[in-house]
Order: sequence, then structure tokens, then C-alpha cells
Amino acid sequence: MSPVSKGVVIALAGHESRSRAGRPRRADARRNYEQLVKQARIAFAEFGVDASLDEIARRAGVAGGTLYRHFPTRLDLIEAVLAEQIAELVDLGRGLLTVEDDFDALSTWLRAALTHALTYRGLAAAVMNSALDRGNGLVSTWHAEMFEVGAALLARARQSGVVVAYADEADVLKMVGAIAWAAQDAPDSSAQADRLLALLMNGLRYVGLPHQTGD
Amino acid sequence: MSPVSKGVVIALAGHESRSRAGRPRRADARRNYEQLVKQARIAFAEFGVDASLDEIARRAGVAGGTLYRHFPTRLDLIEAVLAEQIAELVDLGRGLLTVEDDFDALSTWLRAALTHALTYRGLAAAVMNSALDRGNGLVSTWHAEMFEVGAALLARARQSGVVVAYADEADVLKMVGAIAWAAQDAPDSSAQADRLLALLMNGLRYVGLPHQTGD
DNA sequence: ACCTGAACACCGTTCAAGT
DNA sequence: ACCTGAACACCGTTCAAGT
Repeated sequence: MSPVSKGVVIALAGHESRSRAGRPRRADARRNYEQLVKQARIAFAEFGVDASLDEIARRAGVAGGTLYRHFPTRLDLIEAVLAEQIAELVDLGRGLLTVEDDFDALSTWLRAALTHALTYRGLAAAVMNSALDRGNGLVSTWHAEMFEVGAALLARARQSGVVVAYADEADVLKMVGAIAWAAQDAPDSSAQADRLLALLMNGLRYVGLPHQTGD
Repeated sequence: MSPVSKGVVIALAGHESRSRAGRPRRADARRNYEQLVKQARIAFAEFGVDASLDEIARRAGVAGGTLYRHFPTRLDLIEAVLAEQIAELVDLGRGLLTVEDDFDALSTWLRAALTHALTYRGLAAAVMNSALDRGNGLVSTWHAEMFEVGAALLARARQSGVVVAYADEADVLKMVGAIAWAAQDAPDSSAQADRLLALLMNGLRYVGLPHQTGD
């Protein structure tokens, strides 16, 4: 509610409380915006990516057209819902960059990224994935920041030799999203996610040359 | 066309050429069935899981109701399209069980499974994933066979000590599906799939105890 | 036994009319 | 500037009527 607590999100999203022209929003527009995000959050948590936009508008107490005015595409609405979570992930990552143990820092952050990716029934994973597909043309500013901090953590661990040299930044983040997607609807969802992450971390860890069978 | 070349598929699917009662299909019903699968294959390849069933029926020259008569759910239609590919994968796996190098055999099969999972715009990966989620209540007979042959290859490699002991059968197959999903829409799709599979194989390979940092 | 095609409920999207 | 609500095109699904 207060400008202070909303500061981070506004800085990242940049369209919560002011229109494209930069002027402050009309009171009803602002209220509608907030209600839409709130109801979208609930709907996405329940139904995942396929949640009905019509239903979200209805629950927010606005007509369909209003939803479209605020969020021209489904992705715009999704991003508004994810913004806060991603900002937290970025903050965590920056803190971890100062932690001594490179591998632990990377491992901790990837675990947090996995937890994020698991939210909203695989929706976050899907968005992460498509953001990574676009390379530099990432979906949003905060995805770019998320990528940067993850890349920094990996690069650091790689340079100090605890992680294999061929581990690519985008690949590793892709794997995290992939794990979330795979474990999403499993009966033992979070347990499986844990095991799959362990498999990934094992693949990342440098333990010397693998013994060759042939030559 | 000949009973011989269609033998495998019929044996697995069990509803191509005869009705549930076991009697041979009427000629028009059989023709419709085949046209529907053929057009579905084309549509799934182009649009992925979300291909319009209406459009498939239209292109097959039948009314909507006819599609529903043959394939009560979307999954039924998808399975009919995937049946042949999965049968080939099972055959390959059985052959690989007699190959000497355990790790190479597993690696080769997982690569083939990944190629399969990449078909139809991620559709095959999604079906594999949901099949694995159901555990013993797998989606279809041929998914059960696919799981069995993959599990056998992994168990063999694990027992001879070239693969880490904690590698779970379902987990590894899940990862293959996940990799396919992740790489699906990437600009360098197949190259990324290769790299991610390499990461997985590195995580599977047993190379001795990882060096501990703490205790 | 099998197919057709109309009917239904639901969806996302657009846009003229309002305030 | 912003919202409403009707209109549109499209979708999956059901089912009575046909052959």
C-alpha cells in the first residue's frame, strides 16, 4: 500500500501507477489494475497458464475490455503477477554473490529459482523458459536481471573450478525451468523436484576428468 | 498398408482395424479413422498440442461427431499419432540391452528418446511426462513398454557401477522429457537439447565420490 | 453401426457508445 | 481518459436425426 513497500515493484514494472504518458492514473483505473492483478494471482494459482481471462475480469468486477486496456496480452498480465517474486529472487542472488562458498551460493540460488519456477502451476517455469529463448530480447527487464544474477553466480563458481567449464548460463537456467515443468504435476512433486535438482547439481560439479571407456 | 508392416502398431494400439466388440470395422469407419490420424499428425506437427480438433475433422472430411466417436479424448488421438514412434523406441531399447558397453547403450537410447520427445512441437514430451506422473497407471500400454525398456537400460548401467546409485528410472526419463520441453522453442533448439543431455549424462556418470567442501 | 450437422456453452478480442 | 457491454469468430462437446 505505502509507496515505500511498493517501490521495488514499481521500479521494475514501471506501469502500475502511471499511464504510458507518465501522468498519474485515474483513481478507478488504478483500483481496477490492482484488482485485476490480485484476481489473476488467485486464478493462475488455481488453474495455471490457462486460467480464463474472462473469469478474472469478472471477479475483478470489470468488463472484458478493461482487462485488455490494462494488459494487451496474456503475458503482460502474467508478468505483473510474477514481478514481485522475481525481484526477490534477484535480491537473494545479489546477496549470495558475497557468500564465500561458490558452489553453495550457486546451489542455494538455483534452489530458490526452482521454487519460484514451481509457482502458479508451471506458469512461472513457462515464462522463464520463453524469456530465455529470446536471449537478449528477454520478455521483461526483471527477467534480464534474473538472468544476470544467475549468470554471475555460475560464472564465479566456474572460474574457481568447482563447476564444469562447459556449463552454459542459459542452459543451467533452462534446466531449472525444465525440472519445475517436469515435476509440476507429479504425485510427489516437490520431492521429485529436489531429486532432479540434485541430479543437475551433480552434473555441474567438477570432480576431475570422467574416466574414459574407449580411447 | 500390408498386414505385415502394420503388425506392430496394431498389436500395440489394438483399435485401428476392429471395433471394441472385436468385429471388423465398416469400410467407411476404417477410412475415416485413418484419415483422422493422418490429418492429426500433420496438424500436431504444425501447431503442437493445441491443434484444433475441429480443423482436423474438417481436413479429414468428417464431421465433428465422428472424430469424437473414434477418439473420445484429445489424448486418444495423440496416442494414435505417437504409437508407431514409441514402438520403434521400444525396439531400439531391446536391441541395446544386448550391447556390451552399458553406459553407451543407455546414452544412445536416451538420445533417441529425446529425439522422440522433441517431435510434434513438444507434444510427445508432454505426453511422456504425464504418462510418467501416473506411475503404474501409465497412459497406454506402449508407454509402459517404453518405461520398462528405459528402466532396464538404466538398472543395468547402475548395477555395473558406471552410473550413480541414486539415479531413479522415472526421474531420468522425466529429465529427458523436460529437456525436450526446455529446448523446444529455442532458436538453437537441437543444439541446446544436445548440450542439456550432455549435462544430464554427466550428472548420471559415476566418477567416484564428489569432493566434499565441509566435513 | 456409423455419420451428419445443428445446438450449446464457453472462450479471447474488438469496438462503438457512454461518462 | 477510461469503462461498458454487445458483437464477432472460434472452440470443444453433445445428441437427435438420418443411412
